[in-house]
Amino acid sequence: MKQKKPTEGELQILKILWENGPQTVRYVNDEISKINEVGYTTTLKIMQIMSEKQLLSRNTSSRTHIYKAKIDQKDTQRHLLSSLMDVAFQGSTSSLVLHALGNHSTSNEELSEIKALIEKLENQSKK
Amino acid sequence: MKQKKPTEGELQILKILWENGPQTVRYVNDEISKINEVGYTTTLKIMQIMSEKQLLSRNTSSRTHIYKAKIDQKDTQRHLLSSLMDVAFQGSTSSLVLHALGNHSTSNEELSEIKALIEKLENQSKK
DNA sequence: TTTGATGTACGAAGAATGTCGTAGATTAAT
DNA sequence: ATTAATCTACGACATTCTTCGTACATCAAA
Repeated sequence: MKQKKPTEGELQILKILWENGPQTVRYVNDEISKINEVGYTTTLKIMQIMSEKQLLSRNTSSRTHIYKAKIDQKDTQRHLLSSLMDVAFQGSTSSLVLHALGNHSTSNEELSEIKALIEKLENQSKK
Repeated sequence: MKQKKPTEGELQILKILWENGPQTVRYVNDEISKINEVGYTTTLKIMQIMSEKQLLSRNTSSRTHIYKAKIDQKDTQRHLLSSLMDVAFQGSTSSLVLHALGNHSTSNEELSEIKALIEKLENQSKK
């Protein structure tokens, strides 16, 4: 049951829905348009197609339909991450992680969080 | 001079060229076909277009042209990583790193490597 | 109740990608 | 020297994504 990778535009919509819960086309279009102006019907069309593809579900009980992300954020993140690792990092987790840490600023809290996880993983494998 | 994200197919070709150095279309096509059979002219066409887009350069001094990746692997990795972080991880490095470490098996050597980098980063910020 | 705003549905069209087939040139093999 | 293999160039086509215009329905305001 392998799910195909969402496109850039689809991901943008999914993200808004993940962060804000089920919403109308109007809401999503307004959010998108904060970054780059796009016609209402464009967003509508994409969301309709996403429904067909089972990426979104929608409640049509009222005139204004409410759309909801149908795929899980964590699953999708995992997919995207895997695919990026395969194609760009030779499947090496550490290579990707080192890049991520090296190229972007990370707060000390975040660093300790990561360190904690690493130590946990190390202990697991020691057993 | 923002560089556009290479497509899936383009990345596949870039990857082969990054790993093996400048090569012919024949070589690249053979590599690709190990995974999924594809016609020679298909690969040729894509590589020609990539040359137009300045993703590849080519040496046409002999009949058999030699293609070379023109964009840097690390730059591209950085780009892809940034874009993935934006779209899927709310721009949070640690969120991405935690996902990466959590979902994929990582050897102890790799873990120590990462830990070492973290400690280095922590010391830097202490100053 | 007429008018304007807001919704959905649908069709069309452009751009990008990926796929090949075929033609014509060049090289290698017999 | 003919034939077969190998290349590049080019055009065509299917698909997918994105974009929007237009038509028609519904709701709200005047």
